[in-house]
Amino acid sequence: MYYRIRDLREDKDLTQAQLSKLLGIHQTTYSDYELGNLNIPIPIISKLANLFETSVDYLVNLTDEKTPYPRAGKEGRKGGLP
Amino acid sequence: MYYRIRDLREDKDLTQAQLSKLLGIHQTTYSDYELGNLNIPIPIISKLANLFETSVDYLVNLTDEKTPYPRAGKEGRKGGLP
DNA sequence: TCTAGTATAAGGGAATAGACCTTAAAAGGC
DNA sequence: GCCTTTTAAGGTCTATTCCCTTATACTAGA
Repeated sequence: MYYRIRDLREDKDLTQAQLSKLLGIHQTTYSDYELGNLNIPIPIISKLANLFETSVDYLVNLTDEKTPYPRAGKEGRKGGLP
Repeated sequence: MYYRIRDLREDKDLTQAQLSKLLGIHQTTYSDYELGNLNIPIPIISKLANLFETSVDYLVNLTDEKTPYPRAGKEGRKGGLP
């Protein structure tokens, strides 16, 4: 279990199928991410950080702090304000 | 210029050759990272965040906050204490 | 201007590992 | 046990990666 995405996904009561659809990838590909069989590309892990409202740093175990910094104006925000 | 690694590298007065050696990759590979020609793998961008003392979130433009998250105890720290 | 040195980028190709598909195995309810 | 849902494994095909070599850019000095 390289990344923490499994716990976060379950906290949100999402199945791999649902989440992989949100990400635009196949369920088996996402499964490989959770299992650590495949490297997660940065665009995907950024989306995950946004969906789970945390930081990439937290997802890759660089930090134990769950709450992210405020999102940047241009690139960063995927979910947010209008 | 997808990522902010070029500015940070120059702030540290490192050449691509020097930095790529620290990362264990070829200079041309690193160049492609800076130019956005290649996706940066997560292990590499984690190292960069540590070397530049910032967060992955900052490197990938999720936030404009430069200071890193507090480092995790087990996995995260690459540079630090003994 | 010419050369030499340093730094970054481009071109090409072998090897990798990525993504998907199908199928198998778990897990959960009845 | 059976049926459904969910997750993981196996296999294949393609795209990407990484490195090597070469080229370009830039600077300094004679």
